[in-house]
Amino acid sequence: MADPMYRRIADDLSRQIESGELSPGMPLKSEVELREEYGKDGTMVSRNTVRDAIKLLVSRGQVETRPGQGTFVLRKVQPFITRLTLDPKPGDVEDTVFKSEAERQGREIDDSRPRVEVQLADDIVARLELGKGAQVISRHQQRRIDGTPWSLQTTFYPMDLLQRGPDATRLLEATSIEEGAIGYLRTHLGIDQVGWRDTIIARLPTAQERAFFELSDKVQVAMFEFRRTGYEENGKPIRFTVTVYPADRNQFELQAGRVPSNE
Amino acid sequence: MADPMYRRIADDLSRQIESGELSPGMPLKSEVELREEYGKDGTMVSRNTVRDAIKLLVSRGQVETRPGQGTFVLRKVQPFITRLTLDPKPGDVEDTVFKSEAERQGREIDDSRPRVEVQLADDIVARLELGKGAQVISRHQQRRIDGTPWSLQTTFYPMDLLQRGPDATRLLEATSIEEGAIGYLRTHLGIDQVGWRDTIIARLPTAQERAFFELSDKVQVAMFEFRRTGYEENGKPIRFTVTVYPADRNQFELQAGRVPSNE
DNA sequence: AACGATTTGTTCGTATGTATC
DNA sequence: TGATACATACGAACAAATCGT
Repeated sequence: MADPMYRRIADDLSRQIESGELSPGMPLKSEVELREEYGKDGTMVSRNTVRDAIKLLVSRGQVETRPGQGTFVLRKVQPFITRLTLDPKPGDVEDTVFKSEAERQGREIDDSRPRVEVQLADDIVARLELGKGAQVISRHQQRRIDGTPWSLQTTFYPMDLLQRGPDATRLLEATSIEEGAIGYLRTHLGIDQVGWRDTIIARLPTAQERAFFELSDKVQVAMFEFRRTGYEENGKPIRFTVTVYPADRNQFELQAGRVPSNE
Repeated sequence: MADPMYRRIADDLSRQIESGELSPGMPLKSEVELREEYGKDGTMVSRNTVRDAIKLLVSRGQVETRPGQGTFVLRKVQPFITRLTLDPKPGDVEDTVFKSEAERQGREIDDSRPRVEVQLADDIVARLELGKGAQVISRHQQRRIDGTPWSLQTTFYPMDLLQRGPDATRLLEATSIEEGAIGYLRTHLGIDQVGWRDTIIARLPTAQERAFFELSDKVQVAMFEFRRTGYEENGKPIRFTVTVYPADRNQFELQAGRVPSNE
């Protein structure tokens, strides 16, 4: 009797889900039925106790509650696998690699028109090794694959990139750069991204991310956050990109050394 | 008035924590005080509403409640950064790389004695491209860094590796292989891991993982899961490793191309 | 050691709103 | 439209942990 009632109920339901006794998409018993099931000798457990148990399952991401319908066991979706490439060849830039990878998997990518802003953000400025108070250009884009919201990306450029050439102001325009940002920097501004460093983080989504990715308020899904700093030849950072992917529909792949091809 | 009361309270407290107005270790106001603070015109918010707000903060890992004492702001832990190496050189094997990296950061690594089992697991067998019903050797290890539980790792080997040489049975012994598993395979069995493929997943922890990583039931933390298949020269998989890291204390770093050194 | 005050934990109840069928 | 089920908000009682007197 160590565990409180609501946790015992949660654990029991949890076990049924893990064992497959309750399969994805199936509704749990209604609150009233659960109150009866876990009450002893014909008595009923309190409604709130049952609800506390269900809250626990929801917070574990095992079930989803739908108002007016019931509580349902969640299913796992088929994840999109992004292959992290390791050698940035000049003709094989990030965006292109990503797109061809998606096409290889027969999926359709749809990028939103970027939202462009000029910002004063000291944490970003530090990443780009600029002076305190410096301004940065931010380009924010949403990506959908087969209509499903897939990733949110914000790229920051130092403001002084605009001095590098007459075409640089295009960075300020809210139009997609079709050829890919890295290719654009190289062909129009003569800026070559010769390498990058990623920091990979996993965390829970923010409220805004929940909204875009159509995650219910209550469902707990992990998020990948990639923070990529791109460097040019002289070792100076030229862009800082933060990309967020919901982990329920995204996985990443990494190869090293000699590995047989995938299929 | 879009957001419900309990979330407005949670967001307000959350903001105070993020801004540093409430610093780590400090107690929040007591439930009674919060009921007064967020009630209008001398009225009090319901105790349960305040408690719902605090529950939200607890689930985000921002605060911790201690019975009889109060609710306290948690501090963020300094994450351990693992650099994902991309070129497996013969003398520079995985384990060694990892350990020197830890030492570079001035941390102390403590690996448990491995738990070794012989298993019949079809999903693993498929990864190792063995026939259905084949047996695999599993070696399970726990890793702590500076006393804090840091990762759980299980490595699977095909059972027929035991035929490769007289020393192979050491894989069945519950002793750490000090030189690192990959080095052991090479020097004692002549098996060279020439490459690997990782699949990187983010998800929520299981009950067992919560227990080992000392995560409270109420805190929501994401987990990294790395699934690494190692291949030998002829392209056959020789090991399959699953490693789980809690994302609140682990990050990963990845470099490509020419990048300035870290500091 | 004993007690009371304070604080959080758990369980019960009620009421009202909203979404779905 | 009514019935059902979940979401939010409130109130109350008792338990358990902690701390100071």
